[in-house]
Amino acid sequence: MTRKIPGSPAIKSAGATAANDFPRPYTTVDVVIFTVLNDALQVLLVQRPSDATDPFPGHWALPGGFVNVSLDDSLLACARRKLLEKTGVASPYLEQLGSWGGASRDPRGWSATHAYFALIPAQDLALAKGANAADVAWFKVDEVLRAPELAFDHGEILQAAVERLRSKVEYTSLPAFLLPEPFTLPQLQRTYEVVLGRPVDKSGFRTRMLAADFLEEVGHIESESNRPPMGYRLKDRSAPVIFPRTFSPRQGS
Amino acid sequence: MTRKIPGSPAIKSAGATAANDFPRPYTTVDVVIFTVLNDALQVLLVQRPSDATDPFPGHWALPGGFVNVSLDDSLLACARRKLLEKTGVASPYLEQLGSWGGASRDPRGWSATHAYFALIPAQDLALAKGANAADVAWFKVDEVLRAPELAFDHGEILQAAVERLRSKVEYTSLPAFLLPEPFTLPQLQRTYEVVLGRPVDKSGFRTRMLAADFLEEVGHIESESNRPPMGYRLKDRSAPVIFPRTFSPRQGS
DNA sequence: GGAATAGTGTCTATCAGACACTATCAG
DNA sequence: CTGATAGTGTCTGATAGACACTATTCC
Repeated sequence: MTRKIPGSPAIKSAGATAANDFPRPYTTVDVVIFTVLNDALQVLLVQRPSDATDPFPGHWALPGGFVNVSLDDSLLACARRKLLEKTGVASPYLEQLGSWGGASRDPRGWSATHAYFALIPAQDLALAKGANAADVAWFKVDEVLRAPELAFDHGEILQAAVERLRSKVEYTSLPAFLLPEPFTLPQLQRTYEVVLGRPVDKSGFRTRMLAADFLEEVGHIESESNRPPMGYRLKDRSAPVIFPRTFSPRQGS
Repeated sequence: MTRKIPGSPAIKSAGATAANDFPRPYTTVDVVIFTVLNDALQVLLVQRPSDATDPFPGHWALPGGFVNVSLDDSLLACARRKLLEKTGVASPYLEQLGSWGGASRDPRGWSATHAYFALIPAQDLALAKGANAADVAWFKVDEVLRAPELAFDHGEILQAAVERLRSKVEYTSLPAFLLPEPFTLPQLQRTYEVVLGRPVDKSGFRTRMLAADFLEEVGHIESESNRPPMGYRLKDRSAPVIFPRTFSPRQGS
């Protein structure tokens, strides 16, 4: 016995003996890809095809799509694949964000998406963008959040990702994953300031970064017309460092 | 064209025009339910049926199961339903933990589970346990983690839940959700100590709790043979409070 | 008064923020 | 020498931990 859900493929419905014989929701993965570009936190979006057979034609959306059971061995592998397809970046910082599922978020039917967020240096994209192409672009996060025209519930997912990122930046070395190596401490500080949206004291910043012992000197970088800064790279690109305290400025009188 | 996956219902396979015409993974929800009982952090487990048609017969597992598209409006609603069915608790502290999905975690096929974790006062269970009954029991977390015989990847999920709980307890009021109201500050302190697995200074603890301003006095509780402690309840049961600092003892010399 | 638990006061090492200072380059 | 950016030193107020102290009950 097979039931036809409008606009979706046939699924064998419940009613048989096996307890697992339920109609199955769609399973998708979406990736929120951040970078810092032009002194702003930006997110990568893809434009959905204009033909009206798909939901949200022409809308911008987070890169993502259905889990492919034969290609993807796990959710993480699926996220990596989506990211590689859209950006050409193979091993960025990638972290699970959460999942959003329900009856009404996709007009095609009950669906659940597994959201990830990734941090990449803006420079890394350029190479692959030519290869993959077209309807992919960076958008300033602040502007997208102000006018949330995104497909599905991707506005909500983006908002959650930004909140998570901002809060983790208060006490982790995450912004280092937004920069190409080697980078300098002033560049890293600027990245913190852009993500946090507020200035950070230089002296405290440097003490903190160096005390955390996650940076490796790689010699001075030449600059024009001033003191050449020290270049650094991460000792361990596999995970961020967690600081014992927060960045927040002193409160109260 | 319909393909039969062994031991699973028929699914229309890919190959048609629609981009969403993929074989669909199973979608499940699991809930890690914690309480503090007998001075120990405990987790609620259910025993899987012994007949061998199901995977992991007789094994203990986290309460959970398939999303029911017609009953559950969202993932969170599904988690609430599972929790209500097993414990009778309607509005506990409930937080999304993460998702685990892949080809090999369930022998029946590609599946993805959405894991939640819940905190309930042990007392609240008793009522419903009689009603629902049977193969449900509290286990000490430490013992389960030492000998992880759980079904599926539930050992891994439990471990992640414990880590998340322990780390959040360092800087939030979460343990208050493990106690029945009204509770006293010494009780709350004991709960912190049980979850963290180390003693906590009384004076600092009290200062911290009261400064966070999330407790409401409800009058003294009678006790036997000593000074009656003040009873408290939460001002807001909908969310925990986040402390500005961590509990960690001073490090270094 | 004694035992037991509840609750408070105080002292101090630590440290993050603030900001003034020095260093090194180009022209 | 000037301008610009990189990098360091120093002072101070807030505070978390340690621990000794007082308070309230029952016997």
